[in-house]
Amino acid sequence: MKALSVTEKLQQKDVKPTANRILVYETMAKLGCPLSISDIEDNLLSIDKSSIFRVITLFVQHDVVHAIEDGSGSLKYEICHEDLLHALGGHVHFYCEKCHHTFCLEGVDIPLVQIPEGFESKSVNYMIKGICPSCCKKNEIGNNLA
Amino acid sequence: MKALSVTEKLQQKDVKPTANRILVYETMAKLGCPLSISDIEDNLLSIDKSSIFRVITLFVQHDVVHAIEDGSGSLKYEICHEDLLHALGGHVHFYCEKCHHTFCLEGVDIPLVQIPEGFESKSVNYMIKGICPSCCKKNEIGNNLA
DNA sequence: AAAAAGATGCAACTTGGTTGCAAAGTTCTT
DNA sequence: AAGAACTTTGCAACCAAGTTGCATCTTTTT
Repeated sequence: MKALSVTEKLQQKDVKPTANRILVYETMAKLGCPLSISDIEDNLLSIDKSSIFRVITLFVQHDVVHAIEDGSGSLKYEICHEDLLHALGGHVHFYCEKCHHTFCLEGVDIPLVQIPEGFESKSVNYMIKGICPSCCKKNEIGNNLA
Repeated sequence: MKALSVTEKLQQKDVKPTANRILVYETMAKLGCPLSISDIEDNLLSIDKSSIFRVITLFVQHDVVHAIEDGSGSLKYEICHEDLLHALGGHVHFYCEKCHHTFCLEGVDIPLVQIPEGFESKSVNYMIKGICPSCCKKNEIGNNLA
């Protein structure tokens, strides 16, 4: 299985690969972690906020990316890797309350639950909040110095 | 175990029971489901938005309520029922993408997962999105008529 | 090349959340 | 009971994220 170019990946999802779209995709791929519109904006000063918004909206509609909610106040987006065929679930996310960074716990699959009769499930979000390893470490050092 | 009055419940959490705070609490208790600041505002026209905000902020600090994120764009708050002693987890929530209502699946506990070394977990959110029973039903009727 | 369709940038706007400040209400002290 | 000190509240103003209308520019189609 050879790696597809960004252009091919977009075409595969019926998204016309314009310059902006390729840039947004590449930025998301490069940074690897879930990003908000503003995060993308900060990394792509050449593109207007509204254009990024429209690109992301299109990406969501065409399943190029999906949205996740950490509690940061802004929605985060992440490239879909369906090669992992996450039927419904996908993986667990972790939000660091200290550095406000969102991590994908790629290895940790969301355990599915039985929901009551009548509810129809479309997607699942599993979000753990706490302190990430590097902030834990900083904390210890801080405490030792104090 | 007798039921505590709202005043007693607040005092128990070290919150001075002012008129506004009692009203906010009662509104949340009455409606039962997770509510946003705006939802509360709509139900309590007598109280200013900023006051509701401050009441909720205080409630969160004193563990009277806790926040949950459905993907609706606004944070929702829910009265803590720790009699159920949800160690970390608590129950699963369901967000209806059609009526934009958030449900507590009280009976459905969040299954906990093993997270990687170094991460320190403080809280967990499990959010299912889809269509709720009453919107499912409306949909069927709609389709039959069409 | 002209017409049609699509993508982009700018500016303006909406909404949810948040803060400063003065007025109103409480509590404490004398 | 009167006044000082503190707390709570409402108003207005502000901020950030998200969103939309519109004119312009680009691409595609004919």
